Amino acid sequence: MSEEPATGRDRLAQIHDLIRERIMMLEYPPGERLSEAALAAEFGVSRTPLRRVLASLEDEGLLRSVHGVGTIVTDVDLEELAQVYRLRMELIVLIPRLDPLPVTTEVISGFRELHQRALALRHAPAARDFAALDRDMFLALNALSGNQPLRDTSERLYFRTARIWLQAITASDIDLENEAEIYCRETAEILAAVEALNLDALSHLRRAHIAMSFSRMR
Amino acid sequence: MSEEPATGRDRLAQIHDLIRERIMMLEYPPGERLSEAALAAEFGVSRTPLRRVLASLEDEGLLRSVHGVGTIVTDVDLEELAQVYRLRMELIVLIPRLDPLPVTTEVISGFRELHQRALALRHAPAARDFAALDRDMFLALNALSGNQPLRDTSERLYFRTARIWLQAITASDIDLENEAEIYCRETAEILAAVEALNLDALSHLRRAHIAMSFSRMR
DNA sequence: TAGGATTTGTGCGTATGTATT
DNA sequence: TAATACATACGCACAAATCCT
Repeated sequence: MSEEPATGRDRLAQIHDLIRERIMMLEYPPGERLSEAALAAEFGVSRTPLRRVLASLEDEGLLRSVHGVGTIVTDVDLEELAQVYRLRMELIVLIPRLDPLPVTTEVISGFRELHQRALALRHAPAARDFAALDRDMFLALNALSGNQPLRDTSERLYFRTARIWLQAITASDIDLENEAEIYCRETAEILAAVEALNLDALSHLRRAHIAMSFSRMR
Repeated sequence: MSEEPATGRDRLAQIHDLIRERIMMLEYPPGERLSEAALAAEFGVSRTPLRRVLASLEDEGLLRSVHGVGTIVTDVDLEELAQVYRLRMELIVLIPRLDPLPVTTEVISGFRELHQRALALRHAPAARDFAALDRDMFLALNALSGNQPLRDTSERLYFRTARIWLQAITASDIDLENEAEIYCRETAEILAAVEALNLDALSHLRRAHIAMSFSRMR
């Protein structure tokens, strides 16, 4: 009975996360023009509260509202992408140093599950599943720090550029099966680090993986 | 003739920065209830665009709108303050490592001017001038990196907690004259590092100064 | 070039929630 | 406890800007 209270503030937060998910999953690709009226109708709210959500997404750099034109999903140029990646690589290694949380058995089993998903993905590669897996991997790693500003910042940066990676995959600039193979090795390494309770190694592994991913993406 | 075009988007950005400044300078202290109608009247806009500004400030953690109560300036508890400071200290040292910008003679003279202001402050200590100086010092250091996400993140975090420092000063938990004395020494050190074109030393100096400032504030 | 269609931005009246008397 | 005052949240109508025919 935890579903559907969703009144007022919570409801708007759900809409925010849902639209963000659609942007990340390229359901709304860069350049797409969203309609305030259509979205408002879909979610059963008026334009006013919906615009509150779009304003947040605009502040996060995912949308750009232009008077008389529409609400457009932003694109990310290579330089901006590089800057975000460089910063994210530095923030990753802060996780074990800033208010690290205890690694419980639940945490470990969570990473074991992520690795299983990676193995399954290797046998049935799909770009969207890949993106969802990487997002959940990010969230799992991000949850290892108790530093709220760090978590908020990392999340903001992740969703700022995650769709570009999926876009590169989809555009076949990158070989999907090869990427899945690589990702399996990476999740295996990360799982080993978690099981060894070595967060420092874990964060540096992830940092290296992000760097390599960016290299292949260029 | 660069003033007062200020139509539409720019005007709202100005209002945003102005309200943020008032919050930081304790003109709107934590707990203060702002009136949408009063602010809208002051800036000559309707409540609707003003609420767009307040929404951004709420997303930045400076305000909290409560239905039926008002728009309240947030307070910052000690744990949140500590988390923000710990993260800021790590971001500072990234400035010379992530897309550092060339240190021009204009940059150096800018820091020289900041040091002069610190000297003047020592002879006429005033809490508000102190806060303004520290803000400009932050902005000057932040401008040394060309990494836009880093700059945006650092700015967000700075304004999240800057008012608490001023609040501690004003509440006489801290000796203002002593702080001014300390700040002069710090700006002298920072100026020397800038003149030596040593950004790495500069960032670690600032990091140490922030750490010490937090220690005295507790 | 001009005009109509469509979109976001704005203004305002009302609904809803909270606190106080 | 009830009523009053006052705040934000919401919905709608219109203004302003842009694009396309």
